[in-house]
Amino acid sequence: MLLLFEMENYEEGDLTDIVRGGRSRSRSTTRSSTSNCKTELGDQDEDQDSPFYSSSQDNNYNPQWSSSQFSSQLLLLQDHHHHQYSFGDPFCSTVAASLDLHQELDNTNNNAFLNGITTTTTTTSTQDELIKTPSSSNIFSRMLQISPSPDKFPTISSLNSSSNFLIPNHSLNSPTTPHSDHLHHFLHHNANNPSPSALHVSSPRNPPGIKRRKSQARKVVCVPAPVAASSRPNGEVIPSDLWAWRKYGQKPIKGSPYPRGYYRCSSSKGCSARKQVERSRTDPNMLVITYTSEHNHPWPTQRNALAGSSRSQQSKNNNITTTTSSTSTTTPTPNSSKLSQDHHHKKKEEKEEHQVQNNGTLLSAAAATTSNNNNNVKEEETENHHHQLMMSEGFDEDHDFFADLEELQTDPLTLLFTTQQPLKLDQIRESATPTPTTTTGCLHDVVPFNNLFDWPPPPLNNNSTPFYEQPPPTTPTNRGFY
DNA sequence: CGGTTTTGACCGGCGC
DNA sequence: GCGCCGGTCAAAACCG
Repeated sequence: MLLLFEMENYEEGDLTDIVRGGRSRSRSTTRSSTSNCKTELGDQDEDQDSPFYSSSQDNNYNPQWSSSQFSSQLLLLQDHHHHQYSFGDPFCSTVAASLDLHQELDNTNNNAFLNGITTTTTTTSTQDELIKTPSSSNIFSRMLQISPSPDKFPTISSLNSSSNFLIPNHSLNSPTTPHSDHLHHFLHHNANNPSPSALHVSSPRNPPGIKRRKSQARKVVCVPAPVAASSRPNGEVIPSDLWAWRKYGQKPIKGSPYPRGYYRCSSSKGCSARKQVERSRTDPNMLVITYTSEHNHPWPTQRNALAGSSRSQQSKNNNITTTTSSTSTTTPTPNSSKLSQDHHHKKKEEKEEHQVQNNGTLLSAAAATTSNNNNNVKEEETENHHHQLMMSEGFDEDHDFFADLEELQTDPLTLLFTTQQPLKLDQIRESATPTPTTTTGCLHDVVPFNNLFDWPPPPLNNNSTPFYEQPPPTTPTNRGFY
């Protein structure tokens, strides 16, 4: 599952509580969040304020979509006042684009990722008001399935496990644009599939009188912790999101057994973009990534060979991407740079003793997303590498959310998650209409997010607990690092 | 050499 | 004012 928030109204603090409770807390309450969580979870009324609250209408919840069934899911909550989804990370547009792409691919077919997805009526909220959004106007309302269990992250129906992701290279702060035609198609295509199920999505609140420590907008992304294919001493694996990140700190967080890593953008000097990565304390299978500030530069056309988190995140699929490079550009694709990183990482892995068993899912997942020529790559068998779907707060303005889709047709950096449906790539390409200067040249060439979910496994056992799986210190100190 | 990660130290905000 | 806590700094080590 991949959850995405924008946290404009949020103070820093317990991301888990944000996710679960959907309400901001004062610092003091954050400190006691661990105990508060359980109490709130038992309170239906309060849970209704949660962005993950599911109404009783979720009776249509399909157990086959339980969280355990999804490799990656995404929830995006959009601050009504800041219709900016890029936020320096590609997740929103990625998923949005994937929807578009799927529509493109399966417009006339029984779209696998649409089939079986219970359409929902999304309820969004602004502050204390809940605003019913007609399902017909909300693309996500048709594609989301939230687990009725308030105790866990919502379960959101994923796209099919090998979703293609078209990643429009929306420029930062780009103005929103109307629906793309693709989106219109998609909406129209699904307009005749009403569903009684409902999804309540409420924004994180900033209760009156509670100060925000920082006015920075934040976007929180929750992604499933993948099976570890790497084994750094601490097992740290950070999702690749095209941006180059440099880790500048790690801190144990009180109340959380998992440390929080601090990253800043290293793509450009002076870029204030930051992100924090930590494991969800309530669901160790989830990683919570908080993006803070925005990139003040375009998407990096080239990542340093050792860029940012790449050391830890790169690996495992370096023998796969070669099939995807049918064209060459002067600018290495993110994927190409990852090759060396993978090599680096692999070598490093070989040195390390506590090598975590790679169950092969990462490889296959990477292959599935990397090589469109390898369409014979089996669809991810494990749950961790299915792809995500998202829901958005503020879906009443979902056209903003999908504004990036419009850019697909003009953005030279349009990127693609390769697919298991390579036969339709031409069709995709046509729809994407890359510009002559596109670095992708061919959509086959760029698989920027092939490692997006290429993460270590959840702490199935505490014995092999790298990084986020690190068991909590007996007495965490604010200065201690693992 | 230029990039990264690691990690102890430092700093500021907040609550008591 | 003090202590706690989260966020950041920066030196050292590492890597290709």
